[in-house]
Amino acid sequence: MKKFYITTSLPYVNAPPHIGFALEIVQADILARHRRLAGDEVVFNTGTDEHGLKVYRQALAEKKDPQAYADEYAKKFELLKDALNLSYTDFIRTTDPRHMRAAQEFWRRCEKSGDIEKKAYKIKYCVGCELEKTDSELTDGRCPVHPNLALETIEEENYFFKFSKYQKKLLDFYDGHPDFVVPDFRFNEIRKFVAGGVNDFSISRLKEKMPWGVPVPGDDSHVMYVWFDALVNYISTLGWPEDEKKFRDFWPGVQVAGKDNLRQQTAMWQAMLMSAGLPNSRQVFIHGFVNVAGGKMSKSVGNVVDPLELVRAYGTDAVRFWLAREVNPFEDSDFTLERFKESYNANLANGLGNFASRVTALAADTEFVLSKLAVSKEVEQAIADSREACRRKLAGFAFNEAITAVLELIRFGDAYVNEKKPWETKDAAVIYDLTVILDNVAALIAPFLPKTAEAITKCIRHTDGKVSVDRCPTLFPRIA
RNA sequence: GUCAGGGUAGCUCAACGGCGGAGCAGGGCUUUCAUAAGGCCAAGGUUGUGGGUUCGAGUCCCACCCCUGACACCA
Repeated sequence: MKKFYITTSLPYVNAPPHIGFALEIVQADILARHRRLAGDEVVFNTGTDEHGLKVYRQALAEKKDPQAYADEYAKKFELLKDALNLSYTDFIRTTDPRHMRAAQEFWRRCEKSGDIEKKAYKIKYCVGCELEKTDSELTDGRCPVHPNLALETIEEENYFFKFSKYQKKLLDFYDGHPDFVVPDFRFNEIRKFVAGGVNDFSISRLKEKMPWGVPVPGDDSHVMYVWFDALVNYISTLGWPEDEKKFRDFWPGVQVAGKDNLRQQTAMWQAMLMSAGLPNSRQVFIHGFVNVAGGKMSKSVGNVVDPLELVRAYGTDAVRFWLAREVNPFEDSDFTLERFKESYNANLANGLGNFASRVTALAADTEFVLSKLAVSKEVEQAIADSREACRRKLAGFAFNEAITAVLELIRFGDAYVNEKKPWETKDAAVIYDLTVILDNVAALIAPFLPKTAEAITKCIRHTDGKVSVDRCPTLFPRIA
């Protein structure tokens, strides 16, 4: 049995899950289910990233213990499991003791490789906000909130990771693995970034200022900068370093991450793995963002789409369908309720749901004796084409096109019914053809819409050499 | 500002330099097995703008306009 490991990135617990993370985890779930159905043994990991300044600050602001605060948010992410019918096998929290031990061991290995050193770290500090500012937070070198106050520069000692040492090795690695990052344009982006020169990055924070992190081994005055610890989750979840067998069986794996994570996943983490003497990730798939009516989702605008709310209104598979079929896997996409409904009615109600309904109604009175029936060549070909297209598209993370291949089979089936008029002819061979098409549609759609596939499959009963069919209930009622 | 990618039907997207396509939405016809569903047909375009190369340009070149992303510590 082949082993397959796939993981999402870990969402940071300073906000409830939004549709963007739902996208990522559903994409990963589709691939996990696809591989499982193909017979692989699958580890599918997700979890929560719980350390760092933002969690610490927000916990303080809400007068909560950081761990209690993280617990509360981790629970919200776990709610997604039922809502979206996710099949992950592992849920790692970066505050799990085993993860923290792994992060520390990882640190020691990088240290042993001579890749961790203490250096002066310059911080820009806005006296007005009384906060550290990163360059990307500044406009024209000034705090946007207090543009007439000069920023202060504070120096402190931090541990740094010798990223620069890995520039050449990363470029060589990229050259040797042309499919390492999907899509291509993201791969080019990171290649160019690394080729342009990489600087060592800070991987610790002074504990007295920010205690909410994994303690740095051998130095009580520092905790790890959240990135360093969080990235290790991809292997700590596999039991590294203790569970060598599971680690060897499943690592390296496929990582799914958003475009904001490109550098961390495809360059920094890879350099860290090299430093620790571990194999690089197998592949990183970078998805785009879900925008709302062309604009970014933001709490202040109040346009955040809550995946749980959508599920309540339209059902799990309707939401999974939208994420897989209407979102461009590689680019940003817009969410609008209007398009969501249009797609639902066109593809799920009129398409898949109606097809299941008409085929099972036609087949319900017939008992098929398999020895007397053969699927027509034409139908066989249509099924084979659809299956092959679906498999190929999924291998390239083109979830939307994979579903299109299934929809084409449904379209073929609908035309086949109209053409053959089995309600007139009562031709058992034709009705059997249709049953087989429906059965295959269910199998192909299963990674995307597991509940729906199950509901269809349940209607088609196989008993020693015979097939009989029950009428399928309405799968997707039309919505106004 | 620099670099990269893009601008094609109302919407989402296809089109090795060779007659601009598909799905959805909207329109017409039609069927009754099916969820007011299905099928068929037609319509829908100055391919961002202006030049150039070419027998021929959505595609190549130049200029301009617009959009998106990256430009490091955003966890």
